[in-house]
Amino acid sequence: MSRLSFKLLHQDGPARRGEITTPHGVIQTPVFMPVGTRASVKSLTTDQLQRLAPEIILNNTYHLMLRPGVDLVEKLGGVHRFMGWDRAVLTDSGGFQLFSLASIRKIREEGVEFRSHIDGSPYFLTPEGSVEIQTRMGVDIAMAFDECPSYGISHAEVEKSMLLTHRWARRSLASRTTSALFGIVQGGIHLDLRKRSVEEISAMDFDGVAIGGVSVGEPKEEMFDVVNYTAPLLPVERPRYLMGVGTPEDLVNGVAAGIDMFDCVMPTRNARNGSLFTSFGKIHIKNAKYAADDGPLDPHCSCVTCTTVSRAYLRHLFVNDEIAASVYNTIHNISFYLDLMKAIRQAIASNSFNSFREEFLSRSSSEKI
RNA sequence: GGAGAGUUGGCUGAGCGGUCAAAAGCAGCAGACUGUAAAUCUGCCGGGCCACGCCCUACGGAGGUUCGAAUCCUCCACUCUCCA
Repeated sequence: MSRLSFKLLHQDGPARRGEITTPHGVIQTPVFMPVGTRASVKSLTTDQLQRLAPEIILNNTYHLMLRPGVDLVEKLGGVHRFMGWDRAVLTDSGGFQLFSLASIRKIREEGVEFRSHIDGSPYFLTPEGSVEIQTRMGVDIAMAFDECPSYGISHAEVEKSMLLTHRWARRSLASRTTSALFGIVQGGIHLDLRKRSVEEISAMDFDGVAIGGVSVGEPKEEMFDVVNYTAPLLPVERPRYLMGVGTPEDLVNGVAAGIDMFDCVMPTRNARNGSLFTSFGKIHIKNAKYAADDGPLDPHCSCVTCTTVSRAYLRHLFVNDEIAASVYNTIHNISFYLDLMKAIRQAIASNSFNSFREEFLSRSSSEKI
C-alpha cells in the first residue's frame, strides 16, 4: 500500500472536497487537525479525544525528540501506540520550533545546531535527521524540515532562507521511507518568492504541499494576500496544507482559497485561557455577565460541554482554576472547529460554499450574544 | 492591674518627613492568544474632570510640630502578646 493517497471528490469554485487515505484511516477534507504537541492534545485524555473523533492530529518532532526521545517512542511502538491513538498523526518537523526558539539556535547549511530549552543540552538537527525521527515515531504524515523566517526581514534575507528550505526539501525527500512526506512552500510575504517556492516544491515528489511561514506576526491582510495568491498555484492532485492557521474565519477563508488541511493551537490554547468559540462569536467565559447565566455555552452545539453544563458553571470552574474548566472548554472548542469543518464540507458538496461563507462571516463578525 | 506591639486602599501587607493617590501579592474588571518553552500574558483597579495634566477625598479619631506628615508629638478609641 502506498504511504498516502488523495482523492479530489468535488470542487465548488476554488473550494475543494477531498479524501486522504492513510495507514490509520481516511481523512475527509477540508480538515482541521487539533494540535497535540507532546503526543497530547492539551487537557484531554486520549479517550476524550477519541469521542471528539478528529480524523488526524498533530504531534511535534522537536518536543518529542527532547522528551521522551525518539528511541523511547520507537521502542514503545511509535506515537500511536504510545498515546493509545489509532487515527492518523502528522508531525511538524521541528522547523517552526527552531524559529520560535531563535535565541538558542544556529542555522548552517547542514542543519540547525540548537540547545534544548529544557536542559540546555546541545542538539544538531538536519533534514535527514528530522525525517528519520518522524518516520521512526511511525507518523502517517511527516513534514519536510524547513526554515521559517520571521516577519519583517528583508526580501533578500527571505529569499536566502527560502533557497535553504528548498535545498533541505530535496534532502528531506531523499530520506523519505515509510511515512508520507509533505513539502513546505516559504517566501514570506513576497509573492514573487512564493511563486518560485511553489514551483520548486511542487516539482518535487512530495505527498502533499504546505504553505508555511504565515501567521508569524504579519497583518491578516498580508497573510491572505499570500494565501490567496499561493494556494491556487499549488498542485491540484495533492493535498494542500496551510500551516498554523487559524481562527474560524481564517479556516473558512482558507478553504475559499483552495486549502484542504489546517492546524492551529488556537482552539486548545484559547480554551485553556477561557476564550470560547461559538456560533455567534467568541466569548470570554470569565466575564461577570455569565455568573448567573444558566444557559448552554452555545445552544447550537451538541458537544458534551454544551449539553451537560451551563455558562454559569463553566465560569465558576474557570474562575476557580479547576482542571475541569480546561477539559470542558477544550472539548467545546475542538468540537466547534470539527463541526465547522463538517459544515464546510457539506456546503462544498452541495455547491453552496460561497453562500455558506458569506453567511458565516457576517454572522461571526457581528459577535452578538 | 502592669509591660509591650499594633491600627495603611475589598483582603494580606510594604512604607517610617517631601520623589505617596501610597510597593507587592490576592480578589475584582476587561483584553490578547494563529505549524504550543502558554492551565500563559497584558491593561485597569479611591472619586471627578473642558483627563498624557488638574481638582477633591484618603493611611483608626481629634489636636499639634513643620514650608511640607501615612511617616514626628499629645490625647482618645480599638486590637493583639506577655506578666499578675
